[in-house]
Amino acid sequence: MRDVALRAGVSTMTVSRVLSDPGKVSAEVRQRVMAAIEAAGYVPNRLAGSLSSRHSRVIGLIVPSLENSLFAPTIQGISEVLRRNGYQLMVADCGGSDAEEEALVTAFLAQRVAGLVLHNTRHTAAARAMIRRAGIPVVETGTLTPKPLDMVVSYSNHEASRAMTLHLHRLGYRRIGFVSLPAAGNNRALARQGGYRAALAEAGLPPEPRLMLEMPPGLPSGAEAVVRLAEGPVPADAIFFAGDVLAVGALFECQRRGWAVPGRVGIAAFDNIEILGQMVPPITTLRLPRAEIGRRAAEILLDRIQGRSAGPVRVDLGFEIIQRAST
Amino acid sequence: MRDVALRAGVSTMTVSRVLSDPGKVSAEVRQRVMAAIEAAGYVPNRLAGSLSSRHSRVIGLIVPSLENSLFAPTIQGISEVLRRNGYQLMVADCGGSDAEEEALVTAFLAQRVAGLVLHNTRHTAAARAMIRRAGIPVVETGTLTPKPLDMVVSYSNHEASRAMTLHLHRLGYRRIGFVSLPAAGNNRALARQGGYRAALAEAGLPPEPRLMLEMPPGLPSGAEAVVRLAEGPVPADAIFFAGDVLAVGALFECQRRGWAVPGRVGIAAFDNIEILGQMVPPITTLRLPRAEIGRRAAEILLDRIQGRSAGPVRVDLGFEIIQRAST
DNA sequence: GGTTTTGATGATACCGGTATCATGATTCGG
DNA sequence: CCGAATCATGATACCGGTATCATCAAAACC
Repeated sequence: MRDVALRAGVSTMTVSRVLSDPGKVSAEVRQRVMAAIEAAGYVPNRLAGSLSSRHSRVIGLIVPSLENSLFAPTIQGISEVLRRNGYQLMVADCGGSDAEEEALVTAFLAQRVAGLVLHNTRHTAAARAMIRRAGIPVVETGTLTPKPLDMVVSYSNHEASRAMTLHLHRLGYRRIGFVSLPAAGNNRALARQGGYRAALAEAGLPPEPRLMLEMPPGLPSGAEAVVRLAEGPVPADAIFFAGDVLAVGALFECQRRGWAVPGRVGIAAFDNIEILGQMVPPITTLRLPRAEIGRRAAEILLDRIQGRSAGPVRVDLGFEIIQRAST
Repeated sequence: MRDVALRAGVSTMTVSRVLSDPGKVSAEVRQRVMAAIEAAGYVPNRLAGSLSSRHSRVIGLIVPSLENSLFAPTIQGISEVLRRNGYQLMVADCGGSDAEEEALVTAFLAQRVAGLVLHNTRHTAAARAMIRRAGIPVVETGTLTPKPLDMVVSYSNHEASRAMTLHLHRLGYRRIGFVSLPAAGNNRALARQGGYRAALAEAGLPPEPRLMLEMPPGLPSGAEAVVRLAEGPVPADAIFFAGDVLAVGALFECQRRGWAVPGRVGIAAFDNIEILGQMVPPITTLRLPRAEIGRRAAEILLDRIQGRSAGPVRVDLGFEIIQRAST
């Protein structure tokens, strides 16, 4: 920058102004400085800028896994909005561990991020404390948690799960199986189990532990689950797969075994991944606002950072049941 | 940090040493400083550190799309290795546009990243120049490009495509259709087309334009392609879907139409996404080292940054044909 | 016309660390 | 036992920007 200033015959302050608030510099000088910037191939140093001005244009995002394609639309949504506003995104995955999340929060705070997006809604006490002390805005996106750190943008996993269960009941199913990811340490899986139980109670169906299963993520899990529940002691007439690609694995298993879907067993899924609608039969599922969550999360974060809003924010983006041929 | 130094009764230099090179500080003082850090809840400012030391611990990654789950394993691999070494990852997507990539490169250089990972192997002249002037190491990962900017970690899209085409020929197929993503501006799609053509020539099959198709990504594209090629003027007896999830969409379409696979048409895919192996029938495809590419890219980048290596590096991680029931 | 206001630019002091060299104490070799 | 080497620590000058206030000329006001 010093170099640019010399070339243009002005002070570094003027160069800085041209870059951050061009209106404050006379047109003639601005031209000269621009030319000098071009000539020098000058790339400003944001580290120095952020250090001096005490605010950065970097947002930190922590997801449980980068490999899981479910987060991809959300990440894309965040990235889109940030980019349009000249912000950068720093990403890391905590592998579902709270301790790792805490370490990442520390690392991001050390980088002086201007805000954080956390997919998890469970955090260590230390992480909460650090974030509070740092005084930066935070958005949680995993589920509409009742006690957010700061702001939330999501949908209610509880309500979505409840709605789908009631939907299956309305279709006439009476022994509705439920498969989720392990709920230990996963607020989302927990909320979905709760929604399922609440729906059963509302429908007057007795809870049946042998119809509930927790499985690790992955297609083979779904395959295993559909067999266990459809051939178990209490054969399910429909199964609600409330996690990941479990339903896809289940339908493939049915195809392999020649089981009619929904004749032998109805199948419902939780996420609107594209493939569900293309399968034979297409699978009943929920439309979740994955990309929209990312965009809105980024937007309200920027609103706060740029002083366009103040208090806590809670955005419920809802969900929608997509009834298809599999139920 | 000044606060920590006061609490511990030492200079800031000593605090800095405790954090970056504890061996240089006596055990007793180190204890005192650690305690002070703990008590003050001190989180170091990496911006200041990087500015002063002139090197950062942030790596920039630019992919064509964050939404496409094909990049997920690579990103995860990079993230894994970086994290283990105390580095952070900055991610952005350029939507396949060279100009956007250039803008992102500028933004990352402004953040003074220590290195770059670029998935694309095409770059604007300005981007190449900036990177060269910045003097930071770069790894390209999209394909084993013949003229890399600096380092490459990938597999050969040309060879992989050629191998699969020859494989289909060996299985007895003679009218092998080929579907790829639009090759304009995409070196990977281009290389795959080249490999297909080379294989045809080797096998002594005449090139047949009506057996080649370029389709946008997505399941419906695959569905459309399989119909057009299997029912076209020159009906394909096998189709090699060299991109994305095209093959999945194609198989679903066959299921819907009741076409026997491979009886009516053989189907081969390019990527080893999990679902291909679970479908009915499971789809013949290539095993590509997606995650390994990410890990190795990060490793050789860190090797260079930390001075463990110098010259250009070219890592061919190869590929493997997975023959399944669909061909 | 003199004074106040406005606008453009510059001088300077940081932001919060680290590199570098200086300092004083301790250890070591012969 | 003395000078050199080693070790632990500190003082200081940056890294490359921006905030803040000062300066001075031109415009606006009464």
